[in-house]
Amino acid sequence: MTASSRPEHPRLRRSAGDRRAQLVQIGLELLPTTPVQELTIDEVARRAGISRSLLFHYFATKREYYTAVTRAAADLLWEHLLPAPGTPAEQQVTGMLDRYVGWVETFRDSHLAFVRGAGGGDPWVSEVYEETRGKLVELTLTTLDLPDDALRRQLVLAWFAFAEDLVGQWVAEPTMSRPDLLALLRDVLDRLVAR
Amino acid sequence: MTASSRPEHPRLRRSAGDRRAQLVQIGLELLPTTPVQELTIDEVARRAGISRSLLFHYFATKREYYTAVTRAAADLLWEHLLPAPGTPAEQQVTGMLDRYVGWVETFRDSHLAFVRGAGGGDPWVSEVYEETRGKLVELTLTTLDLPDDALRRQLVLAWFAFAEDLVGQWVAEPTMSRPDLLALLRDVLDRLVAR
DNA sequence: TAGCTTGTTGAGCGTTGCTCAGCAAGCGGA
DNA sequence: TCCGCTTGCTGAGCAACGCTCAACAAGCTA
Repeated sequence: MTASSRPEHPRLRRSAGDRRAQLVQIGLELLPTTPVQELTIDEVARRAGISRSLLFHYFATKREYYTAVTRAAADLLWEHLLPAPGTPAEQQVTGMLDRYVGWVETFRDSHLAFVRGAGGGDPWVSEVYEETRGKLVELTLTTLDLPDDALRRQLVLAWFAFAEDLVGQWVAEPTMSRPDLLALLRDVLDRLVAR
Repeated sequence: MTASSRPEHPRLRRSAGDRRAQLVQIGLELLPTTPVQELTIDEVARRAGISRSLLFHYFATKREYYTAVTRAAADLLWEHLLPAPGTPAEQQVTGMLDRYVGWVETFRDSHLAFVRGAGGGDPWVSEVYEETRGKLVELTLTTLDLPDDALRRQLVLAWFAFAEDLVGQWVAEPTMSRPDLLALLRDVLDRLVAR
């Protein structure tokens, strides 16, 4: 129970921005336990202490709502992975990998739900996901100081799928040390793009 | 409109086995246009020319129904990929890869919906998917005459994710020749498991 | 205080997953 | 030929859900 879920006795009137932010925030809190598309308007509204109707005032459809939640989650991931300015180029990719593994460790189910559920039929959600993946590929190629040609883009994109899967397996059952995992991923990436 | 969707004038009574098979078949026909979980009982029943209630007689819940459909789809894929008996060991993996690409080319959206939608929150569906992937990994390792140790299993599993993603990209935008794609996938696999 | 903007609600509609009591098709036995 | 049993099958109907709409009311400004 967070503050956002307590039904205030006197009806509280919020600014549009606040309300939107609150609703998205509730969606984020629910993500770990519920696949995005299965969020129910009733549940979210109940937690926000508002009527269903109000949610539809801010998000025209349920899809519009959970797309906003998905985008918020993607933004959090992106900000978490971005190298701190001033990091030596050599450490940037390793650092990102490290933080990515940490992210998956921390959020496990909710991250897997995001990654996989992304492609799960819903074009709106998968668009957000692909957009983030695209940005990450671009960042990776830039950081590695490699030309951004079509083939390399494809390879790095597919390597992300490889990495997501391997990290997913590792989190479920850590059969090697964490540094080994990072080194393995880095090694595969280097060999892929070095050709 | 297939024969199965024509509403017969006199009420037709089928055996339990026939009816089940028909319903699963209708699900398979709908897969290309609809993500499994979004199949509606109404639509399926309408196409079968039966009442909704009857579908619930054969499948206790909607989930049970689309899990059966998913399993049928997985079985089709598995049978399609299996090397013909008598194929020289050397060609088996390449042949499977070739047929896999062909499969994705043919079914495009429905396959992607299956692969990705698999993890999409639904444990029942993703179980079917993981089971199939596991069988494929085992088959691959056996065919390549490699020991089936934990690390190699993980790598080949992750390589499948890599391959799925790359093939998905290639089908959407074929930027290289088909043989080049096959050679690339095979090359990456060989290097991964050779260590 | 009046009036305007806009955050907010409740009643209600259509669809969908699911239940249940009971009908009826086809077979076997007398 | 009729009876009776099994079992494939239906229709009415409930609850949950997404979504709409007319109207209320909080809080600002004149």
